[in-house]
Amino acid sequence: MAKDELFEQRIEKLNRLRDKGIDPYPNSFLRSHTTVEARAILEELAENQGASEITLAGRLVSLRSMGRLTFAVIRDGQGQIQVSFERDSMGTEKYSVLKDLDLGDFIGVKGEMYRTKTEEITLRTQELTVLTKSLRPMPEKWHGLKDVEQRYRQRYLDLISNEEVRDIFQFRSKFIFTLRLLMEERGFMEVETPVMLPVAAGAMATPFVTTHNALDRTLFLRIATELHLKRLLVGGYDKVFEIGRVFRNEGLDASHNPEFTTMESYEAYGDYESTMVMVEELLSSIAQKLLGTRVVEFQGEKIDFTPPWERISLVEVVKEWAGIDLFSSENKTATGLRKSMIDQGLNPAEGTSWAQMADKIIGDLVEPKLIQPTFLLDYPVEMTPLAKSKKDDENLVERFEGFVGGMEIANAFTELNDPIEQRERFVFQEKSREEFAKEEFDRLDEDFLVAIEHGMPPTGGLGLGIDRLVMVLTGQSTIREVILFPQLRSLE
RNA sequence: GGGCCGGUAGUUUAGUCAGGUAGAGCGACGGACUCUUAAUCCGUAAGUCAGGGGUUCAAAUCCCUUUCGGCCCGCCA
Repeated sequence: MAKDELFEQRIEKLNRLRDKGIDPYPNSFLRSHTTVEARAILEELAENQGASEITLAGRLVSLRSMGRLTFAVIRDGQGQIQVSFERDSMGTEKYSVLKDLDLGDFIGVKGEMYRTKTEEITLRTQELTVLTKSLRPMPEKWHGLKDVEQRYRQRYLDLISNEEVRDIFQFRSKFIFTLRLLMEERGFMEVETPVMLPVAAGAMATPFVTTHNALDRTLFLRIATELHLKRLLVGGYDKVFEIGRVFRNEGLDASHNPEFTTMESYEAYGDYESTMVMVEELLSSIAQKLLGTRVVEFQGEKIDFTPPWERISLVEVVKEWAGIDLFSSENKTATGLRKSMIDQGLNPAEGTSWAQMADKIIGDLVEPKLIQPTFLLDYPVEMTPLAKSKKDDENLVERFEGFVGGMEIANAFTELNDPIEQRERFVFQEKSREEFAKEEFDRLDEDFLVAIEHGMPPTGGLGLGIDRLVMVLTGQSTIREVILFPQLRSLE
């Protein structure tokens, strides 16, 4: 049947309903119970006594007519339940409304709960109310909607027909709720900082650009929440966090979407050691709370979140797994490191900085092997403009990244709070950006520098990648399965 | 940006290798049916075979191209 014909048929049904004096889109409907509650009521009753005057509402997902008796299934946000319609008790006229219903319509039903001959908990309808007429057909009921492109473009259809998908996003919601709760319990205060900024700083990434007309000013979408959260520590709050969207103008793949969700937190008088313990505790207890276990399966691997996670020195592991000593005299220069990389079979792009090459070594040879929850410790200062140097090694900063399933899920520092050194680091970033003509170096944020010149306490800071964590905990191999509306190309 | 794979009715798909009237299930429409639950039974309609171009007597099928999606690589805190 042509698409237009299906649509026309439903318009006809809509008009027939109106002709019968039925409003297909009433303003409201009061239900007495959800489907889950209604089911519970009957389960608690020894006899089927007193379960009358029940009013339910939901979407029609199944309709089976046997002439004078019809069974249907309605679904609401919690679950679904069978309802029955009997022509002899409802009357021919009311019963005939069923003829103008389609799968996908929302209806309200009032009646009594009972069990059918096959013991199915069912509502016997006395009154049927049309709540919303749907004009387009539902996806196929048995196989569901499989076409990946349509699942992403029309996520509502995906949610209607695929229960596993509904479960994933419910899990995501619970994950964020629980994370928020645990942070509050630890004494952190949730804040909101600006999304549109005059300078997109605080990470190494290419920003999205936009324009504010009234101010006649170029603004950037934030690539991190870091620098504004730190301003709040200058302002005197001890523990702040933000769960929010950040935007990076880069490629898309299984673990990258141009907008994604992070939680960043900053704790005065903490450092990267205390932050590491917090990450372990947060994630293992979220897994325990939501899944009842700290061991999850991801891409065929059993991943155990139980603390303590393995802690590995970055420099040591690069030496061991990549065969490159980042701080040997010959590797200290960009040309030297490039040569060592080529010797090891790596292919560094032309015109890249020492930090970018070091990052490639780590990304190619170290990160993919970090399947179990692991912390990589102590990064070269060139790669990390916002972290404080280690006391005993000026080449390294107190930074860790957390990895699970080969993906980076956490990044944390003992935050640099020396404003003079911070300014020098930013100047170095600016210089590198000019030298290598790459957008992804960090930027100097003068306003931020002025802020910390007023004094920011010693601080442990953290960024968590929410999307990737949800991937691991729900066993999804692509980030698009955990983002409701992932970025896709335009159809035009 | 490069490579590979894919797009067939509302939906799930067969058919593509080897060119010859595009077929089925669900859904829709008409009919039967008071215990179904992927209801069943009888009947009917429904297709820009992603778009465009080419080869051929003949193209869903072969070739070129555009587009969208997937996977991999590159890029990427």
